[in-house]
Amino acid sequence: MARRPERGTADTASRILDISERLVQSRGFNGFSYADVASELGITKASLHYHFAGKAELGEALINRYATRFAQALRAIDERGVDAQARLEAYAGIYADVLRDGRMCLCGMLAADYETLPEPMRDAVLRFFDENEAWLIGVLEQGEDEGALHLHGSANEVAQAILSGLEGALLIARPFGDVVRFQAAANRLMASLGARRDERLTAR
Amino acid sequence: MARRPERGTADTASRILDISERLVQSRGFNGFSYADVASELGITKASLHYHFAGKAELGEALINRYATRFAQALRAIDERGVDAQARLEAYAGIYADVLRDGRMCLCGMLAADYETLPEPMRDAVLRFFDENEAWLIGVLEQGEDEGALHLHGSANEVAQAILSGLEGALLIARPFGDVVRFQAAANRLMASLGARRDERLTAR
DNA sequence: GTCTATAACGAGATAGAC
DNA sequence: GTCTATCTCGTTATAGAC
Repeated sequence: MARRPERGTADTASRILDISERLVQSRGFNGFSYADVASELGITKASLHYHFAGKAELGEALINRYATRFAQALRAIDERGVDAQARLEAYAGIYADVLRDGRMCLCGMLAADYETLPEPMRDAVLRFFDENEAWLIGVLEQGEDEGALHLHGSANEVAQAILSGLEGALLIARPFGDVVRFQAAANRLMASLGARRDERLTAR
Repeated sequence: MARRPERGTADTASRILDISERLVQSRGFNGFSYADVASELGITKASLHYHFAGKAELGEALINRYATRFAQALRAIDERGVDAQARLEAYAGIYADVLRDGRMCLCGMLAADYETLPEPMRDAVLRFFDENEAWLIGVLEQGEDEGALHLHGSANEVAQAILSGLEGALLIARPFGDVVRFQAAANRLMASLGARRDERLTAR
């Protein structure tokens, strides 16, 4: 076992994940290499294999950490105790933050690379989307119960539309380097729920 | 100049484009190689370079042919003389056909790969999206003029939301191998325009 | 944990014969 | 137009010393 890293630092495995994550989110899984990570971290390629046996295992670890952190962010939204509309706005805000960093959603990017991924990575990507939709369905049903939202379709359908709408908005807005474009699409998406506060989301 | 290919056949350059197009749409620009194309076509890698100097030139040709065909498909929709709502449904139908083939939109895929693309390919990808939005804006404005559509925002914003919504629906539905999922998202997208015939689109 | 060294392969690309 | 042969480089991965 590695000992606990010092305050303000991160152990090598974490730093490998940090660098790889950014590279995958901006260049795709087939657009980065161990050499890229090694040179940026200042160690050799061979040393990377000590921490992650191969690119497939590194990829799995990337998705798992990303999904765990995403789930934490969703729990943090829940704990604010705000209404359904505010939760959905906060959800869209996570995506906006990713775009401001010049990145695609990790699993949105891997969805594009899906056919080239090893099986364990594929499974993890689908699980990520399923978990996101499950959370969204919960929020949407809560909103309907409270009378804050008036959905045009089933909560399941609306959840899928929100997820794919936000992923698509990231996908298209990023090449244009245009956060405003993303915000406009996100706004329309939220407005289309039949929600009350159509005008709330604005580009920061 | 090559002579005209016989009926039912295609010249080598076209067949290279056909194979490459399918590979890029399913595996991404960094997920296919000259070797893949050569072996499928039954010629050597070296011969490919006679038709396309390099991967960058092949990529440019791919986007240009795709954009030209897409524009033809849009003109074909226009020439049917149907109303705005039917045009939008036909537009979504193009995307559905791509998904049924197990593919992503060529330029949606290249949007994910954007950061790794040579400059001419980047420009061509952005142009494709701009042209799509321009067509959508025209249809939306026509629909408003005729009273068939009641947009919640500007035609420009709605066009961007439709484009990114459909691209995102493709991106997410494809790994699940789920055309129904795409149709549900496309339906909701069209319904959110404030259009009249919310219930029209169905999975084929 | 990190290194050097190297294996083993695949990538894009070129020269020149046919 | 297509071939063989070759080049150069990048990629993932392993062996074994420190």
